[in-house]
Amino acid sequence: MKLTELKAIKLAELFSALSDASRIRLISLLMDGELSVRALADGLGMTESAVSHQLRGLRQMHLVRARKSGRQVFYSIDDDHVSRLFTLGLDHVQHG
Amino acid sequence: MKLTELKAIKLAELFSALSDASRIRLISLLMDGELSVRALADGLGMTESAVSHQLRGLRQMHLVRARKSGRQVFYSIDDDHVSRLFTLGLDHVQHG
DNA sequence: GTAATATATGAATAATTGCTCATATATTCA
DNA sequence: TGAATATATGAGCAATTATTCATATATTAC
Repeated sequence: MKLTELKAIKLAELFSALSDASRIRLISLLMDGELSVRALADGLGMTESAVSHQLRGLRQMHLVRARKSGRQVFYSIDDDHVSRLFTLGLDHVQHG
Repeated sequence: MKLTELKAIKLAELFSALSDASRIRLISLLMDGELSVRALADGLGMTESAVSHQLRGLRQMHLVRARKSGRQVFYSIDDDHVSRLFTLGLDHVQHG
């Protein structure tokens, strides 16, 4: 099942999006439902700027989606694959 | 479901192990069964050194396991979590 | 209109990482 | 024992990346 270089790159990019502790913690917060940038920043003790930079990458990989309401932007997990990847990975870390 | 920093780091490390196209391609070859370092290197057009370096990281994260036979070392997918992560990710890349 | 708030973004810097090259270890065969 | 083969590893370099700081855009309130 040898992947083409292109598909390998795409898949690696997906996992790269999950390969940083800050982004993992952002996603862990979003597992419970949507949150604003400020709520995420407060929840993790990060600056809004750092959070916003990271959310951008997650958005581009379709791991989270943004919903704008007034001057706030609420982020949530984009689709079911994401939460499944997350919990499957967590599973491996905790038991495996 | 806010993760502790430690668990977030562990989970990020797991995904980091999958965050490179060369490693993804190594794993894609191993999805069909065990292979020697040379077979992997030949299969991907990489040097044995580069492959060996990458396999080390995969081994440390328990994504692959090594079986020594004579002077060869055969690598295979370590456990089921790994193949599930791989195919789930591939799924997300191909459809999602 | 101006001020204040929420988020986004560009540039710069520090840290991480994947590869190459050279060398080391381990195993088989003569 | 010595040569050949298979794999592993350390150092060094080039490329990537996460954060900070400063600034920009967008929305609401006055």
